[in-house]
Amino acid sequence: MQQKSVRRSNRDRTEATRADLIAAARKLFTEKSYAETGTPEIVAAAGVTRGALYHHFADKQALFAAVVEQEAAAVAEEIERASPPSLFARDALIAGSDAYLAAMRARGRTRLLLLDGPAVLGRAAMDEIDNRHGNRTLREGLVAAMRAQAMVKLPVDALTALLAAAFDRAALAVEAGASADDYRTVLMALIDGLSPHQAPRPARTR
Amino acid sequence: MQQKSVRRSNRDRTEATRADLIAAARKLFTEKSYAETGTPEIVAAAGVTRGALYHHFADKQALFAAVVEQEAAAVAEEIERASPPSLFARDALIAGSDAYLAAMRARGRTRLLLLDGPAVLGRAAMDEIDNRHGNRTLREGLVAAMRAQAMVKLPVDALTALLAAAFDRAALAVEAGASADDYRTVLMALIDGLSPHQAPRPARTR
DNA sequence: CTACTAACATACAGGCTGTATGTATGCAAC
DNA sequence: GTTGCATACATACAGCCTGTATGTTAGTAG
Repeated sequence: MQQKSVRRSNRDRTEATRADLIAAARKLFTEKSYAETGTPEIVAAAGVTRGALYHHFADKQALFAAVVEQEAAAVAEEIERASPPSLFARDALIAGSDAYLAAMRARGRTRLLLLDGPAVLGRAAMDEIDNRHGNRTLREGLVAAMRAQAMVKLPVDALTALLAAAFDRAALAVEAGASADDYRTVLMALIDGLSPHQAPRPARTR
Repeated sequence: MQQKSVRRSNRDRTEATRADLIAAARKLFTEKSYAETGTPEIVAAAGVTRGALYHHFADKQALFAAVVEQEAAAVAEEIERASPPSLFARDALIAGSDAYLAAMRARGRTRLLLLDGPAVLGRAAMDEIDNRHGNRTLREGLVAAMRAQAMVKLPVDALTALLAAAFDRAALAVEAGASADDYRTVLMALIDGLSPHQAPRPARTR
């Protein structure tokens, strides 16, 4: 047991306080929403005062960004843990998408990452975060599939973004009670539709 | 010219005031965001007081819902106007998606309908609105394509939702400065990938 | 040991939301 | 038409929240 008011270095204090604030905020932001959660409530849950919060974060939005960042990293880590390294390109994509949908079932994650995140931080900021974490894996999987000729060649960034958007919407729908099987079926169909079985019909450019 | 304080029926007054409030709110919500727009600013722009607002709408969120509803209807109408009635199923889908992307270029529409809308009203409410307007056309187009055997049979609701999600993300990306051509190419590839050229490889259900 | 700085806590100002209350106008019945 | 009620507002108020400014304690460098 450690006695109260142990002597701690400033670095330790900062780290601990920041972690406490992020953890408390994460809990409240996922239970309720960003707008419905006030900073007085957050600091009370973290056991500090608003002074500490505004010392460590520029504003409420910056604290939110830190929470989103951490949660996106957690999702990415769950996916990487679930998807074995070397598979056929298509199987790796499917394993990854299943892992993503599973990870997004954690309570409140969809609202945090898919609803409040884009609205509060903007799509650009969310893209930047996603590309540093979860989307990286997806993008690499797509590049690998194209290189292995298991997928038609397409602009990679756009394809990554659009598939990610479909995954996101699927996660939201499943959480809202839709048939997970239906959505999984369609996701697989969209992915398999990109296989190069036949020469693609000449696309009328205009 | 009509003299001031003309005698108007209550129904006319209500309709005019509601329309003024919605128009003023729409302008501000699209120029800034929902969170950054205060009710004092809205009523000032509409030329009434906050009393009128809270007489006609339950709260700020209800006014926002009315704005979103109207804007979604406007988008749907632009699409229907742009897409000729009888085409081959695939061409109709492409024309519709182009029309959607064009309609979403109106200033502030993406934030209103794709960012703030889901965050403030929730995905369920936005789905309900979308299904009453824009998504109806998409869904019918998909059903027609499947019936004409121009598209593999898939769960229609899930497919509609996921394609709509992809369109939405494309609209956001294009507004953020991404290559519209790239996104259009990928969207077409996703749609064409659903054509039944070959028997689909046996999907391992698990 | 001294001086400076980081890590907080406390106090304050401004703004916003929603509600309660007051007032004038349309409207319906007699 | 006037009496009475409901509708359409305007005004006033209470509570909360955010961000900042200021004060205090604890670490840390010289």
